[in-house]
Amino acid sequence: MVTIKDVARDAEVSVGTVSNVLNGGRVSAGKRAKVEASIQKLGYQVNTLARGLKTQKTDYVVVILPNLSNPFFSLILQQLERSLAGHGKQIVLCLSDGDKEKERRFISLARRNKIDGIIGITYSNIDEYLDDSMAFVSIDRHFHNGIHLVSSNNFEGGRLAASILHQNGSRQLLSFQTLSSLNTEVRKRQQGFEAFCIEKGLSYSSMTFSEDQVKSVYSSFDSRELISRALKLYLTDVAGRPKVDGIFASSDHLAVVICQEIQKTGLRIPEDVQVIGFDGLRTLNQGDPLVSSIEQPVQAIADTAVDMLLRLLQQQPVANVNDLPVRFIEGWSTRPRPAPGPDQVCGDSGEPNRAAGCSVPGEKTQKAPPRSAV
Amino acid sequence: MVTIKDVARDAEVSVGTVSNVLNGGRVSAGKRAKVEASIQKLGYQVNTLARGLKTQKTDYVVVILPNLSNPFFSLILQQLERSLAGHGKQIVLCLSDGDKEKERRFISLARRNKIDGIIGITYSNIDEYLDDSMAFVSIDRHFHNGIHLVSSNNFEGGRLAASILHQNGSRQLLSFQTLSSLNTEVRKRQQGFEAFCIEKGLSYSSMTFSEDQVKSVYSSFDSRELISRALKLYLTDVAGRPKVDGIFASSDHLAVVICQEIQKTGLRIPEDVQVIGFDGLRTLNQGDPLVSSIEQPVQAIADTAVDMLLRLLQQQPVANVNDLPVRFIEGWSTRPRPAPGPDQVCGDSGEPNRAAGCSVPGEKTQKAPPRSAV
DNA sequence: CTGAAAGCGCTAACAA
DNA sequence: TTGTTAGCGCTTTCAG
Repeated sequence: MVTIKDVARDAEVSVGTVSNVLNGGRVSAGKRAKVEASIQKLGYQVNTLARGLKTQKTDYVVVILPNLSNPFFSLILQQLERSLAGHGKQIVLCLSDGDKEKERRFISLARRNKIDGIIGITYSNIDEYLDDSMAFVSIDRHFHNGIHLVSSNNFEGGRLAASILHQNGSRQLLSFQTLSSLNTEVRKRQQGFEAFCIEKGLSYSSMTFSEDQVKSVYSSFDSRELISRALKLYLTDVAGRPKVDGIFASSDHLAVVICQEIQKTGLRIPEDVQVIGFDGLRTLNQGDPLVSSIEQPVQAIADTAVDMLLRLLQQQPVANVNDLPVRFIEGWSTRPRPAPGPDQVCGDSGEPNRAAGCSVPGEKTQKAPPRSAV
Repeated sequence: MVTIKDVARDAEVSVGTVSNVLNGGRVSAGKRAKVEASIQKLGYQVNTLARGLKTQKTDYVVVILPNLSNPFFSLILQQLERSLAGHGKQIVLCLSDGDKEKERRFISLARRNKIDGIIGITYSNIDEYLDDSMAFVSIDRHFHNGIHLVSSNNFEGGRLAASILHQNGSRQLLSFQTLSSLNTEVRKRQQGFEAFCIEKGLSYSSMTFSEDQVKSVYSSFDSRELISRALKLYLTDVAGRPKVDGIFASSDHLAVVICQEIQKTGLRIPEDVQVIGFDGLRTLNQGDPLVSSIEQPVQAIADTAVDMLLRLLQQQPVANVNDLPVRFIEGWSTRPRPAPGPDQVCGDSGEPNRAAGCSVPGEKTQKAPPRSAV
């Protein structure tokens, strides 16, 4: 292996001088040229291990993600890679499967390896394992105040979904979400959804599954059955009339599954029921046209996370960001919307809420319905 | 930071002894216990940078992939991570966008950082940049003999696709593939397909696009237009009759797009045209049922690649593997097949393919109903 | 079995 | 500006 010493000898200078040309120190033009020539000639490459040992830093950033089966995570990872590569940083990938113990091991590993910092979508309250020496940026999962967070405007996203469904004529809304118990940020989608309904006096209901229960929605179709049965509770009354005519799902993947299950019952989308998902990933939405969705600005999320991490590494103060703008993407699962006029008249025409009695506003099913009920 | 020296002092032994307990050397039980107690007490963690500087190795493996927009790559990466983590190795992720220059930089980076080895799906003939000091395992891309390769049995996959189409009654076959010019391994899908057709005396045609032309099929829908026009050349004659009644696509993603474009023309799938894709990813196939496909054993590919790399790192001899078994997954885009009997009678009974009516179980509305229908 | 000591390749003081 | 040198934390001889 060719070392800095070899270069120094070849260029007839000291190692200090070589180090200086490597690191942009002050070197006379003549010596610099000689050194660079020698580097070229010998094919010298710095040994980053040795450099890191000295400086106690590397150019690695650990990225912790639950898995890559969910295309949202894949896309986040892809954008993070591009963004970090632009800053000369490499990603060390850690897939946690949502396992707290694994997450903790990754953090320990990061410390052992003198990793510069961590960006992650995590399930556990990992700041317990962190100290000041480790910069950490959390995407989409807000635990408590010690942790730096970036996310899109989940509240507004939920609100937007409800408002679109309503504007398009849906009157009996249902929110269907999967959630990690520690995840307060994604929960805001639900809160935004509810806020709109309450504001407008709409009847709505919601179903929340823990991510454990439907975890496999991303890796298999086992949870399809669970979703299907849960849906049936809400879809129609005994007379076969739709009890619910607008559904907000907390992910596109979920939305697609919901659409399929609805269609199996004979109900038509979007004529009988409208569905809006969340994430807005085109790579997920294979179909053409796409499932209607609230799009998250993945690129902006990744860029912001990287930017925050870099600031953290330079000891600069950073503020949390949780209002990256979302937008509605019209797809096949909602009714066509009028081109946005200059002064849009809202569809709130005081129409009475028929569907007497089936959905109490604020009714919450926090758990899966009893399985025997189906 | 607590170092090995601190531990030595606390345990009242020498650093050499501490190092020995760390690395499984011979240490008396008494001293070992004392050292371990001190490690615990002080919260000591090895500095892998220092260790690496000494040993010239790390526990990092670089994984080079074109992108993560193609779910096949995401899934490969996920499996690689699991497999490598099981061997105590970490992944340094490099997304190349198929850019040879980037790939070269990654290899240079790997060398600078004393990375143990590289596993990758690459587009360039990267062994030009490699020397003996760098272990490399290529997935799915075989360049020339110097490189260690693992892939599924692409030839058999193509052959299987043709044979299924044929058994199910298709007589005019078309193979539609995208290909990197350097990729001789995926090319075998086409070769297997052709081999079957020639053997059976079937008429067939094939279309090959370079991955540059349709690169965006994985990240956007720009290439849809190109595919659509190319398809129209083959689909029907002037009388509107199908010229082609069985299509083999070189990826599922492509297959889905092809199905959609075919349906736009009014032809029915699988009654008029059968389509088989490649990869067999359930996470890609959102639909239920799935597009018919030749499934690659992603897990086995990843495990084999990791296994090969580890052998390489131990200087053990390794042989290429390019015959990992593929299998057909029946989906909605091919006609239903008889349950495989003990002595299967092939469906080549010259029966005219009248696809009477629409009661075929494979019938599926892939697209939203026309919006005007509301 | 244990300890002392010599580096691994590099950076950063410090002297010149 | 340049050269010299002392480590960064660890592994690994090599004596004892």
